[in-house]
This record gives sequence, C-alpha cells and structure tokens, in this order.
Amino acid sequence: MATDSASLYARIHELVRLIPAGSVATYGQLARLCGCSARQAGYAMAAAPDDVPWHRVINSRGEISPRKEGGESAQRGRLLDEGVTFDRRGRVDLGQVRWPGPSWAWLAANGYSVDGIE
DNA sequence: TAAATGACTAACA
DNA sequence: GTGTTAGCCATTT
Repeated sequence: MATDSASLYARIHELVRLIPAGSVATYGQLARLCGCSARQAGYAMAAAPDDVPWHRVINSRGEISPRKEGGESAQRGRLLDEGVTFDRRGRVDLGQVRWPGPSWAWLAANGYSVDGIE
C-alpha cells in the first residue's frame, strides 16, 4: 500500500483515466507528466484500481510489458476490443494510436505548468 | 537501516 | 535489427 506517495499514484491514475479508448500512452510519457521516473509509472499501474484503464499504458516500444503474471493477453484483448491494432510482432503503431497527452486546459486546471517546463 | 526488486527508458556498441 | 550499460526511485524484504 502506498504510504505518503499515494498522491503521486493518484496523479498517475488520474492521467491514465484521461486516455481515450483506442489510444495508448507510454510509461515514460506518464512519468514525465507526473514528474516521476518511468518505473514509478509501472508501479502505479500494478497498484491501479479497476476504474483506471491501465491496459492503455504500454512501454516505449509499443509493446505490452511482460510482468510476473500472464495478464499481458488480457491487456492485449482489451486494446483490441477498443480498436487498437497490433502488428505481427505484437506491437502497436505508436505513431497512429499514441495519446498526445492531456489538453493544455486540463494541465492548467490541475496545477501543471503549461510552459512544459516549470 | 541497508540491500534487493521492478508492468521503464535512453544511450551506446 | 539485437545486446549491453547506466540511470531512475518507490516498494519490498
């Protein structure tokens, strides 16, 4: 259970909730937005509740990250159900389905620096 | 308290 | 294209 860093996870989870169906984001992308490292983004997914579309978060290669349990297939299935296509290698076309990120308005409304760099 | 772990990434060979 | 190295930092042991 998260301790003091629960707010950090909450922030990541909120970002993930903004990802529309049919789009995907990378761990590093979320990490940049929440101001933490990519590993923490992965940890946040492991701890993500069911109301978070964690299946829309993949690694920078556009593949499903291998984890302990074999939940990869479930994640792939959810994405396919949302219209995300995988190529023969099991990778998605990030150039096509990658989530551009939250709107500037959202960022500003949530205390993020719109300048990109605080 | 210290060391190991991990749903990562970028850079380099 | 693949393999290795280093950096990352909360969580777990």
